This record gives sequence, C-alpha cells and structure tokens, in this order.
Amino acid sequence: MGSRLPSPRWQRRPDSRPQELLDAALRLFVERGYAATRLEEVAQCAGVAKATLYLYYENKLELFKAVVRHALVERIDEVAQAQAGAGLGAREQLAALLTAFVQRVADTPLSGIPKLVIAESGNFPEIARFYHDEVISRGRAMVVATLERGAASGEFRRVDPDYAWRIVIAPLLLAIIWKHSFQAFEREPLDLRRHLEAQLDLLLNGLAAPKKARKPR
Amino acid sequence: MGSRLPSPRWQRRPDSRPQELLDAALRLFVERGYAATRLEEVAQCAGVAKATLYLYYENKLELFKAVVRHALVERIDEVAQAQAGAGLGAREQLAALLTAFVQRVADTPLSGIPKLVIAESGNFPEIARFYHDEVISRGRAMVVATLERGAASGEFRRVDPDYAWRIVIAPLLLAIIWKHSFQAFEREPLDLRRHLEAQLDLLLNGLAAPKKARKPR
DNA sequence: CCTGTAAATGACCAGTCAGTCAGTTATAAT
DNA sequence: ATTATAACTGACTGACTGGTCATTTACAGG
Repeated sequence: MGSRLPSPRWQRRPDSRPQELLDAALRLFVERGYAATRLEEVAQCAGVAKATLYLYYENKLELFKAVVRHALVERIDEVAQAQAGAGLGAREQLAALLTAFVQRVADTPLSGIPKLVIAESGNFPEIARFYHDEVISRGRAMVVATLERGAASGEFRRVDPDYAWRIVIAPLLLAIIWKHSFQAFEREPLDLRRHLEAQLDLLLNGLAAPKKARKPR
Repeated sequence: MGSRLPSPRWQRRPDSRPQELLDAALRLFVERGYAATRLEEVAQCAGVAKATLYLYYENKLELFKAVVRHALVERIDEVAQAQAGAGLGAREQLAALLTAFVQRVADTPLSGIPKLVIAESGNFPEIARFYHDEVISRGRAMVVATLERGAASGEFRRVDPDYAWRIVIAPLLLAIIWKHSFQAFEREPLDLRRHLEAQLDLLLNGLAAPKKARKPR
C-alpha cells in the first residue's frame, strides 16, 4: 500500500555533510564544552546518525580541530591581512586589534572556543597544543609586532614584549571567561564595550594620577 | 598460626580522616580537575576505601567545597586582615595585594583551583556559583576598596572600579591559566615575578611614552 | 529497468565512575 | 572477656559514551 512514497528515509548529500557537521559541532562544543559534547548529539543536530560523522571526521579530536580551523584560524588571518593594509599608528593599531577581537570573537558565540580550550586543556593536552600552535601564536605575533612598532616610533615606552603581550590580552580573555563562567551570578551583565574602553584607558594611560593636571578632555 | 598479628587491617581514626581526605582531594583536584578526579583515587590516596569518604563528605561537590574553604577562603581572610592592619598607601597596597596573590596562590599548586573552577564551571554551575560567592566576591572587595582609597587620596585617577577591578586581576589569572594550559608548549617558562613586575609597571604607568622624559631610573 | 556501490544506519561493545549497601572489624566501655 | 557500636570495607549497580561494524538503502550510470 502506497509503496512509492516520495520521501526516502535519508538522502545522500556527501558534499554538504561536512559543513553541516561543522556547524552543529561548533554550536554544541561552544554550548557544552569538549568532553561533555556527545557525538551522538552532534550527528543528530546535523541530521545524521553518529556513525555517519565518522565517515567525514576521523574522531572527536579531528572534528574539533576542523571546527577551530574553520571558525577561528581563517578569521584571524583575515584580520591580520586587514591590519597590514591600513597604515595606522601603533596606538590606533593596538586599539583596532583589541576591538576586532571583541567584535569578532569575545562578543559572539565564538568566545566559547577560547573558554573551552582553557577549560579542557588539562584533560586533553592535544587540544592545548593545537590551539597554542594554530591560534595563540598568531595572536601573539600580532600584538608583539604592534608593541614593537610603537616602541620604534616612540609612541610607546619600551617594555618587554614577551611579557607585555599577555598583559595586553589578559583583560579580554578574562572577560570571555567571566561571561561564560560567572556572569549568571552577577546583578548586571558585563558590558564588553565599556570593559574594552576601560582597559584601553588603563593600558595606555596607567592608573597613577598625573602630577600636573592634563587636558581634562 | 600467628593469630595475634599486631597490625590490624585498618585503624579507626575518625579525627584525622577528614583532613587527610582534604589533603588528598586538593592534590588530585589540582592535578586532574574536578570531573576527572575519581573519588576512588582520592580515597586510596588518603589510605581508605571509597565508601569511607562518603562517611565524611556527602558527595563529590561537598568534598570540593570543603577543599576550597580550607585551602582558599581561609587564606584570603588572613590576607585581608593583614592588609587592614598595615597602613600602606594605595599604590603600595595594590602592589602588596597582587604580590600576595602571586606568592600564596599563583606560584603554588593552589593555582590549580582557579584554573579548575574556570575549566569546569560550564558543566558544574554549582561550582561556579560557590566560587563566585565565596572567593571572587572577597577578592573583588579587596581590589575595589584599594582603588577607591587611591582615588580618594589622589594617588590614582578616578576610574570605574566595577570594571577596573577585573582588569587589575586579569593578568595574574591569565598567568595561572597559561601555566596550567600552555606552558608546556613554550620554550621558556613564564617567570611570575617578572610578569607581576611588568604588569604593575603597565598598570601604574601605562603604555604611552611620556611627552617629556622622566627620570631615567 | 537493473545493478554496483558509496552513503548512511542501528545495534552493539568496552571502558568509565559516582554513589549505595550489606556485611566485617576495630575498639571503648563495662 | 564480652559486647555494643561506630568506623570501615568490598562488591555492586546504573547510567553514560566514544568508537566499530555488519547490514541496509539511495541513486547514478549503463
């Protein structure tokens, strides 16, 4: 009876499966973390069976790496390209770098990835190594280059860039961590724009009161 | 044969068990994280069976809370007490606060706890809530109070303490995270003293070069 | 309309671990 | 020495999940 139903139980779509799996995986990794994300659920979310996932990605770790490459590494390289083109002063370039990070990562669901990496690096060292080599090294290079340019041009004081670069990005990373870990227990949410503004103010001008009043601005 | 062996299979030591379990739990939580620490192993490490652990602590979460209270909360209150006594200027007090954090937490195995909390807060929100209420709130209060004192005395510029406090502690937290997550993939280890020094320099003096040269030090 | 096969599936395994409980043993009190 | 009982244990359960594989099914090409 009714043997020619038009809807097969599933379709062959080998071209679109990988991207759909990446999207589902990104969403769930960000939402639940690495260990707690069940591949069963990733597959279900992408509309396939778990075993199908294994046709396209060797295992959980490789799936994760693919997600990070697609979602983060590519975008970092975009920003690096854009920055190289614009002829900004060091001050402006540093501000632009941090602003880009806020707008493209910290203030988006993508912020779940740095948080996840920090969270699970202890139990999955390979995740930490991968992220260190693919993501952090790129970010560090951009910050260090900016600091050195600023020092060369006389805009910045000379500081040790190997230590300063971490101090420069620390507040934004903490903001991400905060959002994902403790936000829920606070009265009012962290405003990332004000946070960045406050950070740039402190970073560039310092906390000490000027001996003589500067322009009140 | 030899029926009166002098060594019983185990001893009753209800007074010392809790502390021994706390010590074992601290070591393993710090080493492996929350989820990955098996209570079987904690018990074994303290020389008892897993079921014995449940005589003294209701469940895994309560054990963890007890560890944090004993290892962190008590020490924070000590530092707060000490600071209140010494009549330091705001600059010195801020430096003393951060230095105390480095010496008593960041540069000790205790640094595993903040790292752990950040790591597992996603999957165990109750851990995050507990840590927020018991630890972070205390830390924040100390930093905010120092910033406000400095502003009142004219030592510091007026900044929004609700945002500045996070920026002040961010580099040290990042240093902890770094040590536990990425240190292994770097050529040379992060020197926490230099890190703190660089941070205080940037925090107090800012990055911008002075218009006129100050005393060359 | 067939048919070969790549694509996809469902059922299963092996390993893990928090928490439970019935039963055993050390030891203080008598 | 006996006994009551608090302290302690070993063995177990139930729930979970990454990864595998034999089998089924869609569908392109002839």
